[in-house]
Amino acid sequence: MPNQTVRVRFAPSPTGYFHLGSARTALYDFLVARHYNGRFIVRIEDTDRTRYQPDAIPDLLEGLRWLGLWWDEGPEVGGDYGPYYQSDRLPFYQEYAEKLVREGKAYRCYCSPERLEALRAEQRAAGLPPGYDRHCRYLTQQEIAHYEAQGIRPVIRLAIPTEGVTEFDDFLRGHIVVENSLLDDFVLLKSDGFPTYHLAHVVDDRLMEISHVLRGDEWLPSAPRHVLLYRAFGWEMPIHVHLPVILDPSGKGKLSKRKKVLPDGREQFTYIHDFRRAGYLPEAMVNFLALVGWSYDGQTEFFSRDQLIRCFTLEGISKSPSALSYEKLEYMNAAYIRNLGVNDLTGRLLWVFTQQGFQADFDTVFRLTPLIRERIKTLNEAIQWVDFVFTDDFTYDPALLIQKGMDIPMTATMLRAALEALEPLEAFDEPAIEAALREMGARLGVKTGTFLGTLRVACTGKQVAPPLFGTLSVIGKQRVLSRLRRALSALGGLAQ
RNA sequence: GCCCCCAUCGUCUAGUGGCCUAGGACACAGCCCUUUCAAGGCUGCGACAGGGAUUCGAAUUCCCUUGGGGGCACCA
Repeated sequence: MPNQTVRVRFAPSPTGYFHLGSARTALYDFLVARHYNGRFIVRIEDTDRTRYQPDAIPDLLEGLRWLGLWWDEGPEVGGDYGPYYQSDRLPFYQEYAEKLVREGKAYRCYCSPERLEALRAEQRAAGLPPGYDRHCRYLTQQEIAHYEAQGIRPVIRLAIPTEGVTEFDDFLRGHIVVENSLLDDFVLLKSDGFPTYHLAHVVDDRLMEISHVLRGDEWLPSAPRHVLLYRAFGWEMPIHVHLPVILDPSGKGKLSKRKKVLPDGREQFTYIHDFRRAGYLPEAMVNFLALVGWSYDGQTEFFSRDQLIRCFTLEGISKSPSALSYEKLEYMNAAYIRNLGVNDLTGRLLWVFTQQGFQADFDTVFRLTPLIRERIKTLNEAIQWVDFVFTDDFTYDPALLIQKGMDIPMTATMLRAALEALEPLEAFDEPAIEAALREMGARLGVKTGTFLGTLRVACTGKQVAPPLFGTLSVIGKQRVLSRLRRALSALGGLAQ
């Protein structure tokens, strides 16, 4: 390590929105940095101008902030190792690439994309591994002059050893050895003057004094190239940790970036902002994500962010890829919702209701919160549970009023009985409602479930709703009475 | 095609040679509680991919097979 301080960077490329897989990497970066009392750095790797997507960056930063992964250095906060956008660091890459050319460790390549394409096609056809044939590695001065005269803008390639092996250590996977003959002279600097990932990240990790590199497993095969690059520069390599990929819930293949629609009609999200909009809690997301590829003791699974910082170690990261379990996420989100204080949950629910265009006020939601807290897996589900509180304009099939074993006359009797029981109530609170209704139910001689079932449909329009007594109290006496009358007349309509 | 990585219940995992008749969690099933639905409690179902080798003893070490994943760009 170049120094004693742990410095970890999250280095996303703004080619798409903030993805679940990136979020996991960012979380681990964050946790490593915080656990070892180091620095968490965000660096934007925007060296691909063709795939660049401007709104990816705000999406990313918002996502990080939402998850509570605050960074010490990077966009918007600056730092001593800036700039933190690679597009602002072009001179560095050019300088270092030139240095290697001067030292004979890299060379200019004038091959056209067409030639390279044809070469690859040939190699594939011949069953050979595709790779650059080093055509320009041994050019004479005349040939170079000839190409230059044509005005061709060259790329710069690293001249790698054609024999021997390259070896390195991955923190999780141990010692890895690769034949150099399998590697090719890869591009460091593109013809537009922008660096490739290989050059840019090596230079930046060095200049920013990064101590640990956490990145996806898909980088493992190109790690030897990076080793060779570090060696060409004469630099020591940071500790590398190649994280297991996150698999699709089916366990087949990488988590796709496209939204998938599950058989039950729900969407399978992959972007962080989708989870946010769907009413997932950031603390649940963090907890869940931490466990995708990491475990503490195999027993404990609820961790606050601070506990994660305390417990997280690189040793706990697993080597094998893991399939995403949306059920587990929902379970965990529900658990976090249940553990929220009523005030806290109320605030979050109020936001959701308001967002969805409901005329909700804190007081009403506050009374609703305990009634639905144990029933919702996401904040947004609250809407389906209690929408009838905020509007009288809902419809239902009057046939639902008639409970199992009941008929129209009996149902009408129950509705009238409820009116009779509730009308005289002074305080329309839960205990009063419960007492009145239970007494009336007993007097009618019907089962409580049957009686309340009819009232539930009448007052909420649903067969499944939060506990009735509390719900009625929130709806309010006058509205309850009018809903009961409305049910009665709907029942009358059924009779004809 | 070539290269790399991985391999315990359906899924996420604990396990680092004897404590394992393999532990926990999600999901699933049953029961209890109960005004519906949840939540909660209890119980159940359920795995060391296969074959060799090392060892007194292997889920744990080594090899092979198989399976899965990833990579082979002037993309990251």
